[in-house]
Amino acid sequence: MLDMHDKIKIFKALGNETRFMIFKNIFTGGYACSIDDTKPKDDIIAQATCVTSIAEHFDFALPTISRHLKELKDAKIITMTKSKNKIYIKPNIETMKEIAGCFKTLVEDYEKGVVYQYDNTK
Amino acid sequence: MLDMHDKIKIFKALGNETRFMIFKNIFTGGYACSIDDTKPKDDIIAQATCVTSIAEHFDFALPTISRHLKELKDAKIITMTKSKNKIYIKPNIETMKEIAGCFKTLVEDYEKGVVYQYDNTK
DNA sequence: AATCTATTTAGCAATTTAGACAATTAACTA
DNA sequence: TAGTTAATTGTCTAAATTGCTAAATAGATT
Repeated sequence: MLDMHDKIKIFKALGNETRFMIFKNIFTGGYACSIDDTKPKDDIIAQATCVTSIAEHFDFALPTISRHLKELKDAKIITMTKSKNKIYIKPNIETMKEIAGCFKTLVEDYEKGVVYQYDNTK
Repeated sequence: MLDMHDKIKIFKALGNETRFMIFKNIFTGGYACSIDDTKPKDDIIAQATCVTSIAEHFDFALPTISRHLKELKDAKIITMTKSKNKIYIKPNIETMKEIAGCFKTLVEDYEKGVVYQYDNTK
């Protein structure tokens, strides 16, 4: 379960253009955990696996991308798994499900006219 | 329809603790467009209407809250309507519906294994 | 052991952000 | 018109963020 600070961290991570694009490409571009033979060979993104591969698609230095990936990882938006000397990157779909649920509930409660008592702490 | 930069602006706005709490209280605390007689009189938040009323709940100076509200408005998260010498603040539920839809689609497409072609521009 | 590949860490500069207070604007009220 | 209330704008400072290059680490490979 994500608490308030987890959610703020997620939004902060997605509130930067470079990180948003990395996020977007990891999720919708189909970055896989390893070379994925089910994906067309000419789809470079489907074949992308690691920090260097991701960095190739951006006009920023590798350490910059590395730091952005760390921030996405710390926000639980992606997972990074070390295997041998490479880091395999995957979307963290559970976090996205939770966030989707939060906005769904927000809209539903608003339409139902649910009013919570004032609380600045959670 | 929200484009990529609209979304980034929304996440940036929500990625700050103070703004997140303002947002949260406006939405789930039931800030209304005017004094709302259907809400219990002792629920101060249900009665909150304007910049000053919101600012009272935070330990920051009024101009600071005013600037945060402007950022939430610019991100289309809230609406601010001037009437006489007060600004009436309301949640922008349409934006939340769109964001909810984005995350829903993201999760659904991921589970369906949909792979988009690489695109850094949208 | 020496080298190569993948990634992170250290440290720096430029920019942005988040807060403050004072001053200003806008509109109401006496 | 003078004073009051509601909100914004200008300007400052401190801290955080985002980028960079160079150096370090970790794990292959030769």
